[in-house]
Amino acid sequence: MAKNVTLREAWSGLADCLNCSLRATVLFAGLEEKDFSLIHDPIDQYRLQPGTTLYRAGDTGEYLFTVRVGALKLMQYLPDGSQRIVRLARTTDVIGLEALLESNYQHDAVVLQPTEVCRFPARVVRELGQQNPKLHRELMTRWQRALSEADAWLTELSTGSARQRVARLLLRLVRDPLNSESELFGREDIGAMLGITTETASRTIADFKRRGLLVEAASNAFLVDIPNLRRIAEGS
Amino acid sequence: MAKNVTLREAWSGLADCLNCSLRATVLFAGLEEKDFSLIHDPIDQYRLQPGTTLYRAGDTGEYLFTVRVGALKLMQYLPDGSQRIVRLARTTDVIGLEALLESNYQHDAVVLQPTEVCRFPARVVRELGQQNPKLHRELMTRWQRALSEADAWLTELSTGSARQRVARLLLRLVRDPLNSESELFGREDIGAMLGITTETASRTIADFKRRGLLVEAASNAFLVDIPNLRRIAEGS
DNA sequence: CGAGGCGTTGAATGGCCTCAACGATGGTGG
DNA sequence: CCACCATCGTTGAGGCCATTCAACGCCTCG
Repeated sequence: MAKNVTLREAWSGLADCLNCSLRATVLFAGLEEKDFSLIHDPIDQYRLQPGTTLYRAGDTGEYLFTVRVGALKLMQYLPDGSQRIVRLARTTDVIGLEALLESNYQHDAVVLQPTEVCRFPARVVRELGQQNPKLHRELMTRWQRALSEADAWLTELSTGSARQRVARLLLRLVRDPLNSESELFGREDIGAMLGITTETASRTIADFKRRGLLVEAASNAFLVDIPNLRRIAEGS
Repeated sequence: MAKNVTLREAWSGLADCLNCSLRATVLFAGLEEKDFSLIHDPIDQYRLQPGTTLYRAGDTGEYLFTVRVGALKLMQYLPDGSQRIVRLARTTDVIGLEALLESNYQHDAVVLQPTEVCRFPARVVRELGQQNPKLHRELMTRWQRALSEADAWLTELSTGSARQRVARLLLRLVRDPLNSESELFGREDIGAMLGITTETASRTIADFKRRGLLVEAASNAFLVDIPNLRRIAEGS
């Protein structure tokens, strides 16, 4: 794949971690000015278009990534070729943690929406993590968060009827409960997240729209009827 | 629950980590003699019977556990009461890692087979981990392993037909490919692992037995026809 | 010996999948 | 600029597989 070429074209500058707008919520939250002076390798930023593959399962993991804006899917394959989306990464999420262990990447990471990421050499994070307890702790927290997410995908998104799963996914995608807007993805991706077919995903969403549980604000952006969807998610 | 009473009765002695028979493959693999002298809190060992609950989701996590022998299930609940087994823990696995973050336990941990565990105070592991790079790394590896397991449960055990899932579970439970023996669990647990009903689990296993893919060696212990089950697991 | 738990099996229902067709959309090239 | 084509969401019909509800035998244990 022309991954390197793509990445080179997607380059959008060197990161300025000290003045990062996400600083408070991001991997390097606990670092101080003197710590940053220890970073000699460059930290690059990239702007990625939907469809771009950031890395592939099996690639040598030399970098971690923080998602600044946008969304990526982490996918895994079965021997028979079928695929399953195992997790989503959105703003402030870190992906590629396995690179810290000199392990290969475990998933394909594919961009779903226009996305910006920061790229950290694993070596840098590894070294800083051993010296700085706050970063060390932050890393463990990140790992635990990924694990909780994985568990939730199993219990919430792979259990129950298709209706329930779709409802739970929609609720899960709502970021701001106030305007309750939810950015949707392609029906095929939704199917791959929930373990159902594209058609069933489409049918269910179309049905929700007809019932007024979803109101299309823009293309694939919906206003979500939270209480009623929650009822569906739990009961039946 | 009478958890504390149960645990007190299950106490089987103080652990002798230095001479642990699992030392090479276990959490403290990287520690040296001088490190152990830093451990002042006691590390207890317990013998647990099937059905025992080691800890519950929401409990304050003050301990990590290493499984010496046996098996436990980690389960999570949905608001509607249905439950799902999210992972298994078997020999040399560590559970309760979330205690390192002063987090509550995320699952119920329930014993499936006669089991022995070592119990580590989270504070001890936390302190040692900050000083000892090898333990630090071992912890990250454990976290990553748990994450890989979680992903595998999603892609392998929650995707495809019931036949495929059961076949994949059986293959996954085989420890020694040579005698290919596989310890099975109650049908209800199998259903909760695979996201299928008890009846479907029972029907599928009974069918495998009739076809000679499984031969019952002892009660719920089976000899497994690996190549043919693998064919089912992949194809159809 | 009776009770309860567990694995198994049957019959019927229904939900999801499969295969297929069609309209809308957006990008491309003439 | 517009015709063309590929992609995507939607919908329909039919069939299959898993669920549901029920019954039964076996085993353990009190």
